[in-house]
Amino acid sequence: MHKRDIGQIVARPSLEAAPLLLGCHIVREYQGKELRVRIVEVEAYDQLDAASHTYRGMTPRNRSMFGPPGHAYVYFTYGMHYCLNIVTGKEGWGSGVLIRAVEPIAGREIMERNRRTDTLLQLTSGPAKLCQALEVDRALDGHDLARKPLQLELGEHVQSGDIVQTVRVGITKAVHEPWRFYIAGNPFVSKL
DNA sequence: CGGCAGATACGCT
DNA sequence: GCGTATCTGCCGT
Repeated sequence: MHKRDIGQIVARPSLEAAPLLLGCHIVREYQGKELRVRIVEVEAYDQLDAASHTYRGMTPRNRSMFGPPGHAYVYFTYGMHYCLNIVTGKEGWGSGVLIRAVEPIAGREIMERNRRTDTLLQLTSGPAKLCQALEVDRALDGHDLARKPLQLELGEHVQSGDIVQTVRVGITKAVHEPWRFYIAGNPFVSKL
C-alpha cells in the first residue's frame, strides 16, 4: 500500500489529517466537465471540541460527520451558505476537516459563472465561496469522496515547512485552539 | 482599504 | 426564539 494514500490520511484524527489534506485535489464532475481545485486552507473539528457541530452529539444535520471517513459533510449556515468538510477518524466518532480555501486548477470558466465574478481571487478563497464555485450543497452531504461526481485525490505533497498552523476563523468557542492550517504565502487563503 | 450591517433560513434550546 | 465553522456591499477615511 502506498504510504501517502487518501484512505490512510482520512482514517486519522482530524488534527493529524488536516495538514496532510493540504495540497490534495478535489475533483467535481459538473455538467460533463471537470472542475479541479487544490486544497490550500483547512480547519480540524473534533467531537471533544466545543466549536464542533458534533460536540453535543448526533443530529439529523451532522449525522454524516459520524459516518465513515472519506465521505463529505456539507452543512448550511447563515441562511444562505454551504460549507464542505471531509469526514475523518473512526466511524461513530464525530470529527472532520473543514475545507476553508482552494486554488482553481481546471474549470475556471464554470466557477466564474457559478460565482458570478471573473475575479480569480474571489472564486474559491473562502469555505462558502468554494462551495458555490463547485456547486456543492446538501445533496452531496454524506457522499463517498472516492466516487463521482465529487472526489478527493492525492495532489502534490506540501512540505511541513510550508505549512502555517494557527487559530480557527469565525467561531466563538475554543477560539485559541491552533487547529487551522494553510499553505504559507498562498493568495487564496481566506484570512491571514 | 478597513469596519460594519444586512441578508436569510435552519437546527437546536 | 436565537445564534450561526459567511459573504457582500456600503459607508467612511
